[in-house]
Amino acid sequence: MRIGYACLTAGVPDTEFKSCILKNASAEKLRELIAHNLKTLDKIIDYNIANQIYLFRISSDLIPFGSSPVNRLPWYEDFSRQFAIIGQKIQKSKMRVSMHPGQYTVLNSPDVEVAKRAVADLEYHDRILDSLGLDEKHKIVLHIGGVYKDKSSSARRFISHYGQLDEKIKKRLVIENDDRSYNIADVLEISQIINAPVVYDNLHDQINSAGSSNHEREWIDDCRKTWGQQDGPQKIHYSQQDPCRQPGSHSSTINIDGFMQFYEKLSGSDTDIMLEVKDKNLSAIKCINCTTEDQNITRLESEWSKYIYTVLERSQAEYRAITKLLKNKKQYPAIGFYDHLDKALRTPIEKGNAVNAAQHVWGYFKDVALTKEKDKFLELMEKYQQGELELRRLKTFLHRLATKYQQDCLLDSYYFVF
DNA sequence: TGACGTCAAGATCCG
DNA sequence: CGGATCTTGACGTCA
Repeated sequence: MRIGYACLTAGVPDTEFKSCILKNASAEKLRELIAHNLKTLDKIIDYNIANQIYLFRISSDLIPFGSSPVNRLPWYEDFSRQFAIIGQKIQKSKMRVSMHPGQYTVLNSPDVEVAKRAVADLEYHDRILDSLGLDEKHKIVLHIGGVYKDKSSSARRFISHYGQLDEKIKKRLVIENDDRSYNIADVLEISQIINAPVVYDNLHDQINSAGSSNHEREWIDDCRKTWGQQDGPQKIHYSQQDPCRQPGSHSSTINIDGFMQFYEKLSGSDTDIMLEVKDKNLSAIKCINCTTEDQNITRLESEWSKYIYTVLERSQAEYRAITKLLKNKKQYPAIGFYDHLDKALRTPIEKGNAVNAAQHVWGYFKDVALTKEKDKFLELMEKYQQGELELRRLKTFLHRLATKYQQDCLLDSYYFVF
């Protein structure tokens, strides 16, 4: 059982990917971006290992225009050493990675050029995993594609195009239900014909259900049967609906109660769970801490040290509740801790609390800050209290100070994330 | 023809 | 001029 997250990090300094627009994609520019992005990936893998996160989706944007004729660089040769080093870290830590071409990679398109580009894109993804030296347990996840007014013939076209793919790509490909066209029953049916494993996505299934009486657990069991020995453990996608946005939008953070209900349904099965959520690694750590057998309170204390100002600026009551909860060092109240945290995160920020938290953060610099920085802080605080300034601006200023005075503890905290 | 989703780049504005 | 904020881009399908 592994729990992981997709592509990007939240609150981890210096782990941004870079890109450029088409017209600026010169060989020099691309080389510079690739070098930067590989360094970023390396740091993210290090971060994952340090945080015991052993499931991760590598961003398709690793190589800008990676499957486009615009990028003719032999990046897999020029950067082979960097790829090898990263790949070794992944293997040594027993991390499992995946890739997921976006909604615009459409293998079953009736437009020959679109389908051709999809094949090129799959080859690009495969080449990254190859360059990392990873076997076929590290999957590429793909949706079936469009319907074009005739689902069954479009499904057949998917099957036909899949059949023409290189054998080595087929070994890595897994297919997933989507939120508008191909539901989980459709995908399982296609899987029966092409023998590709199926990724069950719970939110897609909620929005685009198969209209059968099957329950979630049964779909997951059906999908499990499509995963062979050589494919590695079954993999599923888990996400929660953002209550404020349209159907299908991922929530900002994983609500731990909802996750635990789902997790208990999986009881005992060896299933890898890829979370799709805006706060990325933060929710992965949350879910790992609530399901780990290593129930040591230091895990929660380390989390608390990062969330402390996030909670303080929302709810003093939750702040006190968490402090109390973590007093007894022999217990491991993970779910209770994240319940309070989730509750705090749902609480809108009131000015008084935000000012209080900002003053705590200011405490890191108040002895070293220059007079003009102090004046600036007081001015921004005053303006914020008067409603003349967004909290975001005040935080940006504090973030600049944290960077200047190298307050890593603060920079590693989640105060600037939410 | 624009919405969909996603993110950072690029463009523009502001003090 | 630097920093903040707004707009565009890159992809394909569907209404």
